[in-house]
Amino acid sequence: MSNHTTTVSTRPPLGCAAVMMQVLRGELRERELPFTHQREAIAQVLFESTRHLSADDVAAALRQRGEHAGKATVYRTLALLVELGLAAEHDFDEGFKRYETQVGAAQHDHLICTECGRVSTFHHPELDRILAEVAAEKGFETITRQVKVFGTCSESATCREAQRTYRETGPIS
Amino acid sequence: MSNHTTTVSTRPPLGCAAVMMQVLRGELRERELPFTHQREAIAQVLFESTRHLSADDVAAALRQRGEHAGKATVYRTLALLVELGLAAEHDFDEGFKRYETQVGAAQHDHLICTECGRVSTFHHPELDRILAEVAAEKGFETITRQVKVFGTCSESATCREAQRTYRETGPIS
DNA sequence: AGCGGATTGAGAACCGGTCTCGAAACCGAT
DNA sequence: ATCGGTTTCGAGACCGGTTCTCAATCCGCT
Repeated sequence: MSNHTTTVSTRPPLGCAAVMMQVLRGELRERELPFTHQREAIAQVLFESTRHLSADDVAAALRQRGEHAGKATVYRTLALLVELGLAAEHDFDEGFKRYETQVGAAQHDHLICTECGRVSTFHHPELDRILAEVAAEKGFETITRQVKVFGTCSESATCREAQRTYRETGPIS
Repeated sequence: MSNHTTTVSTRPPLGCAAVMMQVLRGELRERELPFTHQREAIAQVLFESTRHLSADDVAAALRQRGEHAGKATVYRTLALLVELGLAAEHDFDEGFKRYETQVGAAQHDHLICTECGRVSTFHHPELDRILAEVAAEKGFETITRQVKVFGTCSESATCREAQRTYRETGPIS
């Protein structure tokens, strides 16, 4: 067992959710905000999911665990997580927002299928460069950015059908 | 006076709004949709503005001209203009949508100042290429895309102040 | 255990947007 | 001009996501 102060942690891996929860604890403490049961439960749901959850999804997941939080609390907590940089908010033009864990600064962007609603992600390093360039050029200090590509995916037969129709007839049928 | 069939129009410039209105007329006729007074008035407001208008802005502009249209009609007409490709819909995370004239396929993207609300536009040809590449790679048929950079601009003193603060303290103050 | 301050939650309020359906407008044909 | 069939219009009800309210509760500290 090493005594070097520079030794990299040898603890067993905690899993992403547990790590995120530790980070949340720290962030809250740092800001002297209470670590309430509801905040923990809501964060847990988000951190353990790999999907894009709506506020309603979160409330449902809580119910399934025998937990409960008022919707005001759900919204408030999600907003808090976003502020703390632990969650990202997305708008896929469904009329409501979705949330997902935001690990570090690992930016990624979305392809949204307007046919089946599937959301796939991508990351293209050149995008970062280009958008940074543009911002710099305009004297703009970037806080966050959103790149969304709407269209049809080729996952299911109906989507492929829609692709074909769209290519032939354009936006108006 | 030339008789060449390839002669470029020698008419005096109509102005963008008038041209757009002609296009609208044509598109409606082509689809056998009536060119109603309301559709004309709403389109006029949009075409003559260089700003990003909300449905409410449009209704207000109509009132100022002594015109009037029910909000259902305003929403319906704006949706129609978008479908026809004559208007573009934007969501700047204000809780409602904004619209602007869409001339041809001149795609452009937005820098949105979270401090003062100013929206500036940019166009970077490489963006088109990159997003097309990504879509192709994923078997995705693009219908439209959105690239938005949120941050603080350097137009006003308050915004520059916010820039400085943000750079120093990060997302939470 | 007790205290001060922040959070919570039920439900009301809010607000952008859509729907309804009788009245009015459009437009091609007479 | 006007007739008639079809479409649009508009006032207001309605919808659903999100925010607000404020008394009761919980948190963290001593």
